[in-house]
Parts: sequence; C-alpha cells; structure tokens
Amino acid sequence: MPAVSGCINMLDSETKAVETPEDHAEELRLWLRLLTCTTLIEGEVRGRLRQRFDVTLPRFDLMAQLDKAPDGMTLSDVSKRMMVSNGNVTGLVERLVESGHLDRRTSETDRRVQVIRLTKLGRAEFRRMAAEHETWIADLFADLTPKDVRELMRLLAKTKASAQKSAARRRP
Amino acid sequence: MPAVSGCINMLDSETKAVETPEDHAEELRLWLRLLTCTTLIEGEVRGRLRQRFDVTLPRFDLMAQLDKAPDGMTLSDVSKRMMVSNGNVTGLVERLVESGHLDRRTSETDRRVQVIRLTKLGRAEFRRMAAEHETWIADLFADLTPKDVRELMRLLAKTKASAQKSAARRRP
DNA sequence: CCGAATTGTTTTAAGCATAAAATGATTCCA
DNA sequence: TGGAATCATTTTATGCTTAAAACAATTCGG
Repeated sequence: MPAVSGCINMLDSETKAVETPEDHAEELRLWLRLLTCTTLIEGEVRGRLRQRFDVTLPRFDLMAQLDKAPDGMTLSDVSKRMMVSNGNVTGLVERLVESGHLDRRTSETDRRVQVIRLTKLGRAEFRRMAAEHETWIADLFADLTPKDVRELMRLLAKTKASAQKSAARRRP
Repeated sequence: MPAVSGCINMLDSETKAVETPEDHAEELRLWLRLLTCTTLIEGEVRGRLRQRFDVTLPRFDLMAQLDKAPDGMTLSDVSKRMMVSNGNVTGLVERLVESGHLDRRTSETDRRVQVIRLTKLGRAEFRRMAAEHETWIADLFADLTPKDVRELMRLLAKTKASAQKSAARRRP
C-alpha cells in the first residue's frame, strides 16, 4: 500500500472512523455469529420437541401464536406474525386441522377470510409442551446473567429496528 | 395470591432474584427476539440474493464455506460447518455440480470421502455476490455503533457457549 | 486376520418454505 | 352501478430440510 493513502486513511480515522472503501468485516462476523446462535438453539429446540412430543417446530410455533389469540386469527395474521409466506401457512394449518389441533372456519362477515383457533385438544397439548419448552430455553440461556439478558434484549431491539429500516429502504 | 406466599417471594427476591418456581419469561422473550432478528435479516438477504443473482441462500452459504477452503472440503465438513444434515448437503452439492459451480471427486486415500471445491466459475460468481452481500449486511446493521457491535459479539459468544453447554448436557 | 464397530455418504419419506400465478371476495370510486 | 383495484387465500412448481434407514469403506480389538 502506498504510504500516502495510508496516511489519508489514518487522518480520516481520527475524525470519524476507519473509512476504507469497505470495512464491514465486523458486521459480517456479527451476522454469522447471530445466525450460528439461532441455528444452534433452534436445532436443539426442534430435536427436543420431536423427541418429547413428536411435534415439529413450525407446528409448535403456529400453536404458540394461536394460544395468545383466544378469539382466533386469520391466516394472514398468522403469516405476518410468523414471518413466513402465505402458502406455507395454508399447508401447516391443513395438517393441524387434520390432526384435530385446530379449528378452521370461514369468517361470517368476509367470506375471503379463514379464522383459525386452537381446539380444546390443541390448547391442552400446547400448554403441556410450552411449559417444558420454557425450561429448555431457560437452560439454553442459563449462563447469561440477568444483566446480560437485559443488554442483549436492548441490542437486539436496536438491531431489529436497524434491519427493518434497511428493509424499508429497499421496498418502500 | 395469599399474602404469605407473596411475602416469601419478596424476601427471596432481596437475597438473590425472583425465585418463583418458573420465571423464565425473560429468557423466552430474548429467544423470540433473537429469532425475529435472524428471520428478518435472513429473509432480506434471501430476497436480495434471488433478485440480484438468482441464487438461493443455501447455495450461497455453501459456496461461502468452500471459498474459505481452497483445498476443498469433505461433505461432512460442510455439513458440520453449515449445521445442516448430511442428506441436505448431498442434494445441495448435486445441484451446484450440475450448474458447474462445484467440482466433486472421491478422495484418493479414502474412498468413502467426497471432496468438493469451487470451480473457477463458482469462485468468480461467489466473489461477485459476496462483495455485494457484505454491503447489504453493513446496511442492515447500519444503526449499530462499533461499540454495539462489539458488545453484541461478546454477548452472542457467551450465548453460544451457554447453548452448546446445555446441548452437551442432553447428549454427552 | 476377521468380525464388529465406526465413519462418510446417499437414499427415503415426509414435511417445510418460497415466489409467483391463480382464484374468489370485497371495496373503491367514477 | 359496474369495472378496476385490492385483499385473503390457495395452488403450483421448485427447492430445502430433516430424521432415519441403508450402504459402503475403513478402522479397531481380540
């Protein structure tokens, strides 16, 4: 590297930050680490759900959404909440209705809309799974102090906001 | 709630922390937030890869692993690194060999082993994609200060270690 | 040596996931 | 009022993903 450009960079770095054309290696590493953590935990939860309850993670997630909505949700709501495609929800719901965990009916007021709810069976099974699930999560995060947890919550909130802003820039 | 048990809990909370039989709501919220962040960013990256380069995220991830290993990797290595199942890699590799991005050969010394490498085409295309990919990530994390990034890195490292420990407890 | 584990990969069956196009219902507004 | 736009969902085509079983090659221990 020519000495001159090195100097320019050094001067820049005093005023603002390192400003080499592209120095985003740190963010990239952060993203990979975030992804690793999530994949690790998700895999662990998936395996335990399968072993203990013979249920898949997507099914569990869907039931978790419905457990929070006693009056039911539309498929679109579910799709937005779970951040998955519409078509995905259609199939997932189909299987859970089939197995008796979900009740599905067409809205009275808008015949485009399908409203789904947990059945009695579905709610009972979900509650049973959720109780144990919570202990798994607690165990997976066991080495974090309460302060760590608070700090992570704060930083991830900031991360989420940043990512949403960036996404919105591309699709306004 | 009876007043007595309320008092007991309050006393406990002074010495150590709230110790109701199960109070893991914070960890649960943290997990959901972590998952949300990852899903959000992953979806954004997936969409941009598809739009700009007509490539899927798993293909990109596999090529990223191989770019770091000029001498190639075995399928098992790839599978461990990517934290996906063996069978998954088999199919992924098949399609990338088919499209001319990967070269695959049986190891000279162990005929069970398949060694895969990026082809010239594969490497060139990956480099092109990776450069742009890095700017997307930088943009997605743009609102985090360098200090935020460092702090997140540290806390996620701790999280990863905690989760690995917990996973190891179940499968020693 | 040789059979029993182990290791690396593939196959199988089922389910999950996406994007894009299609379908059907509602709303908007000229 | 009637057509266009929008909205909710489903369908289609393709690809990803997993767990478990099957297969094949190697290593290990007696």
